[in-house]
Amino acid sequence: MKIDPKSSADLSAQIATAIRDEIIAGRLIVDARLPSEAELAEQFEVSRPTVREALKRLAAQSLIRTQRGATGGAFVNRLSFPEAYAQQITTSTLLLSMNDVSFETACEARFALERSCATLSAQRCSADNLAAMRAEIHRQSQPGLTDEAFCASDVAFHRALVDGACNPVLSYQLAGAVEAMQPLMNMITFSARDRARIVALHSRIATAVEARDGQAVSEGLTALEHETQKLALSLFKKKS
Amino acid sequence: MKIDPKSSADLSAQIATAIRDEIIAGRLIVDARLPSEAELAEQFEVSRPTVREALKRLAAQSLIRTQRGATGGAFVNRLSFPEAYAQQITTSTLLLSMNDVSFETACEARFALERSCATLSAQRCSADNLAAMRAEIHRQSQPGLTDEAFCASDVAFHRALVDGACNPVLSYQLAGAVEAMQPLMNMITFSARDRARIVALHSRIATAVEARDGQAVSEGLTALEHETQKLALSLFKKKS
DNA sequence: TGCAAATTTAATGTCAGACAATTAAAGTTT
DNA sequence: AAACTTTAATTGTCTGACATTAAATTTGCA
Repeated sequence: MKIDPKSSADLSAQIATAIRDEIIAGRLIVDARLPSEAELAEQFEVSRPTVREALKRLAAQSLIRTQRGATGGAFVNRLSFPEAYAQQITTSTLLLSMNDVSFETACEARFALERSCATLSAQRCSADNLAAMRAEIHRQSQPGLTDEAFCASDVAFHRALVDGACNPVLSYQLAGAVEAMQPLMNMITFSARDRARIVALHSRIATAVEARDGQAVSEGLTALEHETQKLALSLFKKKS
Repeated sequence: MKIDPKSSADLSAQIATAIRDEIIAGRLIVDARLPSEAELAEQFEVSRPTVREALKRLAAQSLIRTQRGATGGAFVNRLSFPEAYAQQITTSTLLLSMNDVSFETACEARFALERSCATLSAQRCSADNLAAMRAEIHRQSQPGLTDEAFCASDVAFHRALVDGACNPVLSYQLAGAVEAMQPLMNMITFSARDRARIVALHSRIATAVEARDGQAVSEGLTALEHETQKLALSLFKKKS
């Protein structure tokens, strides 16, 4: 594990990369303890603050965790699904908000991805998942719900649908796609009639899942996509 | 922008979170310059090294970039698609390698997601994309290719297919799913006969894309999924 | 005057050394 | 044997300094 003294890059960045590579290559396994900061400083021939900056970089990516005390130190962290979710969601959200991706493009991608679990969800969806979907549908039907709460419930509905596929990898990948859309969706004002239409489509999807009809789930999602695109279009027309 | 002095968390982590929230909320926009390290230190009532650790955390997530010199400083960074790709891929890869996800689950998720762009790719795929797919098919047919090179070409083929959908958001989301499988695929040894079968399926998919037949693309991907699962299964049987 | 070289300046990057806080383990006392 | 105390190792934070970089400014000279 060496760094290039001639490189122009920050020492802390080089050190972080060197350690990261060790982890990715599997030479540093989960729960392995890194040398102490003082030892790393000696190894890389830099000062302790520089080592610390490198370690903070790794901590920011959940690659390591640190513990204080006598037996403390920096340990290779097992990247858990919830942590990966969180990272995935922030990255996706920022990507959309900073790159003026059109609503149309984002929406298309999101529904295309979500349709990918229609078949699996229809096959495997548990009673609990279905109940969660129905519960969200009920919540969405309540009058007097704020637009934000409506959107949040919408996200929860879709996550329940996705989780129904019983594939954690799929759930993880879709978390980014679904959640990253929320800020965009929050820009929309939903009239009572809009909400009714969306709730009806959600019901249709839930029913299709219950009937184990993957094709129908997929069609329901497509209809929902069209409805969403239509809403967004009318909104942007009004604005301009 | 304040931090809680009573919190037990690291000061640098708290500061990083505070600044990150400002960025996500849009109160710090792209290319905005943060106060200098000395000023931040004063604002948060901490020392400069602590501020620096916080900034390094943000830099590790590509949220800011720093520049030296008189007019330098830390600037809010526009998260570009390539940067987001890279983060997405490392996160996905580590998630799979650290959580003993079964090959079956990962493979299922990956193909389910990839099928989501079958229709779009068939509709929109450009001549260039198709040529790229054909070129990879040709490369894969070469005898004497190492397993690793074969896998790399496989990934390139699938990325060309995905890019054919002409939806950068979709490409970004799928990058993680496709690339994260590569380490798992690299564990497989492909016999000449295996390769021939895979190349044949790739050809079938390319032809379906050319014929603008989304349904056929989807079926080709499903066939490829079965073939891959079968290969993996026979491998794991041999090992045990 | 106009341009090129030298200087200044403001910022990040790095270092050294110190002390505080935390935590587990070893030692001590009851 | 159990409860308490001490000790040692490690991360967290601070202070102050110097190095490096790059833009802005000043200076010198034609």
